[in-house]
Amino acid sequence: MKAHRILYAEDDATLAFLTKDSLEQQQFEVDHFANGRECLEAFAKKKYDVCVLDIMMPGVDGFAVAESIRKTDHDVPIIFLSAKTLKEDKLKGLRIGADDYLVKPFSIEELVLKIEIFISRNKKTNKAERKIFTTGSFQFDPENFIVTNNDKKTELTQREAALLQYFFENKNTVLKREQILSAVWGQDDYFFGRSLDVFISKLRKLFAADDSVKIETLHGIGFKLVDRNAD
Amino acid sequence: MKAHRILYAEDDATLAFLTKDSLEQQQFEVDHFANGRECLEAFAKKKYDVCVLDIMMPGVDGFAVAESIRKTDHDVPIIFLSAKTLKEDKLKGLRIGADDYLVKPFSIEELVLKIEIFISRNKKTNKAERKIFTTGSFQFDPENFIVTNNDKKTELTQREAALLQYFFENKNTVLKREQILSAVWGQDDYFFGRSLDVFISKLRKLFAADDSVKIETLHGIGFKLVDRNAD
DNA sequence: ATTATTTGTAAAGCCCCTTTACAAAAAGTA
DNA sequence: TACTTTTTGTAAAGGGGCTTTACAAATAAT
Repeated sequence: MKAHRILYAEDDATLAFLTKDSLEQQQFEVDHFANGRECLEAFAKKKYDVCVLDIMMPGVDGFAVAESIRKTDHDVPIIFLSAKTLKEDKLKGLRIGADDYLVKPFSIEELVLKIEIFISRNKKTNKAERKIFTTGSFQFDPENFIVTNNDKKTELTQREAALLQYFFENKNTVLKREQILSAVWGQDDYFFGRSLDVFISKLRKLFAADDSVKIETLHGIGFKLVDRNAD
Repeated sequence: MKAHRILYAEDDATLAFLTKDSLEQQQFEVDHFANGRECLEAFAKKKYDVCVLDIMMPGVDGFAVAESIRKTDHDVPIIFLSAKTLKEDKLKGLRIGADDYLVKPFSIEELVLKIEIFISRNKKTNKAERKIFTTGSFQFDPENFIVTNNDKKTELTQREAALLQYFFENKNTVLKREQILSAVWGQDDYFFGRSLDVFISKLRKLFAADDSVKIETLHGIGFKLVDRNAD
């Protein structure tokens, strides 16, 4: 199996050397850069599995690198490294920008652990189980509850995703209300029925952007997901 | 394997005959009674796996039977059967009193399905996987998120249960904050740390009823679940 | 002794699902 | 056809559970 590639930005030479070395012992392939600019150049040329970015760097700092990376790649996991002195408000910033982060000083084990979590997560995503449903201009990733339409990502909630998945699995097929309810809600009664209607309404808003796809109502019976340019 | 016993209350003789017959064909052992009183007498003598109760019965009705059953048995699954004419407000009543319910006319398949759901659920509960943690006067069922203390049941939320389970699995052992956070929250930072403190506070309220059990704080380190009369 | 950090805990905030409320559409009935 | 009932659409309210905040109290550090 091919080694996983890690992009590592860190301006402290000593720490960088140690970390890089440790990661390589774990069979990772590490490209280290001491500043943000070089980092971005490298990222443009190669595909990395995980990015590990120190926040405090002269010139282009970690935040900026991350921001820039995200413009071209919405998925690479980014792990921030930051100095310990940060207080709550700063931590908050970290939390929103990164997939995960570590506060220095960190142990190599911690870092390796986090990297491995992301890699194994992606393995799943890249291999067999990756089921992506497509219809019209929409793509739906039921594992991650994400619908993409022309680069516009929408995160779904659990129930929205479960319902949508059920529709995709039965595209262009009439689904009776009872059927949907027992499949998605596990129970079928008047109240869950109303809940279903609410969710139908939500999914319709989602599909409003493309009129070749829609959920049709069969009054008194159920619903049907229709893709005009069917597969 | 022994047949599962069903207590069936139904005053309509024809329907009762049909239903009983169908259930017996599914290898269930069915005791049918045409009124609530007999039903309760039977319940007092035998152990049943599932109760199927018609609501509308002369004398003691289904609701009353259920109520009475619940006084001695907190766990038997109860399925209500009710006439179709019910409107929302009535359904509401059903929902709260029963584990599940069916609106007449129902198909036998539906009933069988529901019965089987409960039986298989209980199978799990009765067999191997049933792990019940005990400490002091408390019992904790991590499958069902329930803590029992002298017949007083407390339902826990997911996180409460996950945290409590982690404590039980490591009783009388010091658990470091980071350790708990990565085990129960999957991530460890300042904010989740505060969340942990809030949950510790909740669990302590739970244990307030028995002072031989408590969660101790190791300042700057973590927590420990202590059972004075340890196992 | 004084200051900083960590912990306890009630309360606020937020997210998601359910439930309500009411309008609109469709079906049933006379 | 006119009127009533049922079903559906959808915004908004409600409620539960987890996180976050806020502030007091306890503990540790200087």
